[in-house]
Formats: sequence, structure tokens, C-alpha cells
Amino acid sequence: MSRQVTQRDRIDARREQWARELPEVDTIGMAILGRARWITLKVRPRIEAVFAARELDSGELDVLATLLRSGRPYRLRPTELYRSLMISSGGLTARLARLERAGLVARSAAEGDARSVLVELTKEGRRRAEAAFREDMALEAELVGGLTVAEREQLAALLRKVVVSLDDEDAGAAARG
Amino acid sequence: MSRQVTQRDRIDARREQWARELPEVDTIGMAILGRARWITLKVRPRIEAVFAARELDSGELDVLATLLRSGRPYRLRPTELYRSLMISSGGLTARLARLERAGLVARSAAEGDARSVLVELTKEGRRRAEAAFREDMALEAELVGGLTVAEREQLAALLRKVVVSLDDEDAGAAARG
DNA sequence: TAAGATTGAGTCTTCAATCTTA
DNA sequence: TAAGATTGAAGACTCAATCTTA
Repeated sequence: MSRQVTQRDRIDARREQWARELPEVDTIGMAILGRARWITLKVRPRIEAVFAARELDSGELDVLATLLRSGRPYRLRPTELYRSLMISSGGLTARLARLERAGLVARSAAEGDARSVLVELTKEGRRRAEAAFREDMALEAELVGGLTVAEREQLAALLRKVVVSLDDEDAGAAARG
Repeated sequence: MSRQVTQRDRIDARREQWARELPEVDTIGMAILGRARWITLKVRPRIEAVFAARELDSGELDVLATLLRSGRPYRLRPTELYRSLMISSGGLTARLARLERAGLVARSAAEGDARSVLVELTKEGRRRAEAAFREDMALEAELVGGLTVAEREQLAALLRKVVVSLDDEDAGAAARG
């Protein structure tokens, strides 16, 4: 049985610096959340470039992709969108204005609730979202290609556990709250 | 031998939507990078709140923490800082200006190279950085507390492997030229 | 010529109202 | 009273240009 020894990375180096400077501080959180953040930041410009080639930024594509994966008729309310995207309602309004100006989404009055609005993907919006998403997924698959299939599955499962525990916290807080 | 079955999370739900809409697209990248991003975004406001209580934002603390963990004399050049922080040089200049105005860092001329500058933590900057870092690490440890010790180590190891492979890519690209 | 730091323009975001309807 | 969407002010970042020194 051979134990997989992974090479030391820059987060290890950082933790060692902290161990010298503040030895009593436990930096396990950084080993996970710090790496997650580093990976996210590192990968972002390359993904952003995929979208830029289609005259979109990742924020705009997030909106289009959320609509696309919701399935026909590719239509959601702003509130559903900004909650799913984890941005402010004001931020979403601005994104929608840009996307509408570009002809990629259309806003119409929601029947049933006159306060609300329906945001729908246009034909061109759907086309653009689909192409960008395909290319993005091809790139992201390549970016995790340094792991074996088994490692990828294991990593996804462990991350899933973190996602679930962070979500449960909210649920608990809401229940208590 | 009991296989650990983790609960389904919102990224699974998302992947299932995509599987319905575009069945031929492989979304494994999203299972890892999408979760890393979600976790990073999810956790951010809580960490940000820790810093806000000390009148800092996470960008500013990143600078202070980088200086602090570099050890005595807590001094680095702007170029070292912005590369380590993964931001633009212009972005760093702005952060330094704010931190200097707040009395947390001081800039002085670098001896030996008149183009450059030395950024040094002030006493108050060091105090503030240390307190915020301790509290941040306590919070982050709590946030990954939903995993067992063994799971945390395994997750950290797998993420390390991703970090290394993304870094190697750069090295390879640089070597190829 | 290139590297280090800074500046200003442009862009996107959050936050705190505001307006309308439930 | 509260919820949904929008607006505008304020803040932070990137990018490209600039200035100075290697």
C-alpha cells in the first residue's frame, strides 16, 4: 500500500510562516478555505477569458446560465436570480439592464403579482449562454485534470460535505432565529 | 466497511439541471471548482464581519497579514505584495494608501533600488493584524468543523494537489515560453 | 529597454433609500 | 407592514498610460 505523498504547496509555506510567527494559532481553516479561495482566484482569469471572447463577463454569464439550466421557458424572477447568484438585488438589476441592452434577456410584467417581473432568455441569449457554458465546462474539466478520476470524486464528495454543513448552519440559525 | 454517503447539495441539484438541459456536457469541473467558489462566496460575509469589527476589510487585512507572517521586520516591497495577493499593482497602491492613512503601514524608500519602496507594518498595524487573524482562524476552523479530523486532512491534501497542478501549469507555460 | 510604483478612467458591486403592490 | 424591484451614492478593483530609475 503506497501512501500518496503530495508535493508541498504555497499554502503549506504560508502555514509554516504562521507557525513560526504565531505558533499557538490553529490554521486548519486556511488549509481548506484558504486553498478553496486561492484556487477560485487563480482560475478566474482563465474562465473570464472564455466569456470575454463572447463579449460577456462571468457575472452576466451567471445570470444567463441560471436561466438556461432552469429549462424551458428559460424564465425566472429577479428575486430567484439574485438569491441563487449570491449578489445584492441592486447588483442584479444592473446586470439585467446590461443584458437587456445587449438583447440577451427580456423583462416583462409577471402575471399574478404586479410588483414582480419575469426575466427571460432571448434566442440569442440562449445561444450565447450555451456556447459559453460548454466552453467553460471543457476548460474547468481540464483544470481539474491533474487529479485521477477517483481523486476528483473524493474531492467533490468532501467539498459537498462542506457545502451541506454551511447550508445546515443557515437552516439552524433560521430555525432558532 | 461502510461507505460514507453524503447528503445531496445544491451543486448536485444544479448539475442535475444541466444534465437535463445539456446531457452531453461533462460538469465534473463544476463539482469541484463550482463548489470551491460557492464555499468561498458563502463564507466571505462572515469573515468580512470579523474584519469590519476592527475597521478593516478583507483586502486590507490580506496586506497586513502578508506582512505579519513574513516575520520581523514585517517589511515587504509592493511588488512582492501584489503578486502574493493576486491583485493588480494599481489595486495594491490604493490599499497601501488607505492603510497608510489609517496608520497601519508606513512606506519608505528602499535602499539599493531607488525605484522601489519598503512597506512596513506599524506597531498598531501589527496589533490589529494579529488580533484579526486570530479571530479569523478561530472562525474558519469552526466553519470546517462539520468534517471529522480525518476528513479535513484528506480534503486539505486533495486541494493541495489541485493547487500544485495549477501552479505547475504556470511553470510549464513559462518554461515553454 | 525593462522594471517598480503610481495615477486616472472606466466598470461593477454593495448599501441604503424609494416606489409600488400584497 | 412587508415584499419585489429599482435607483443613486460611495467604494474597490482592473487596465492602460506615465514617470522614474536599472
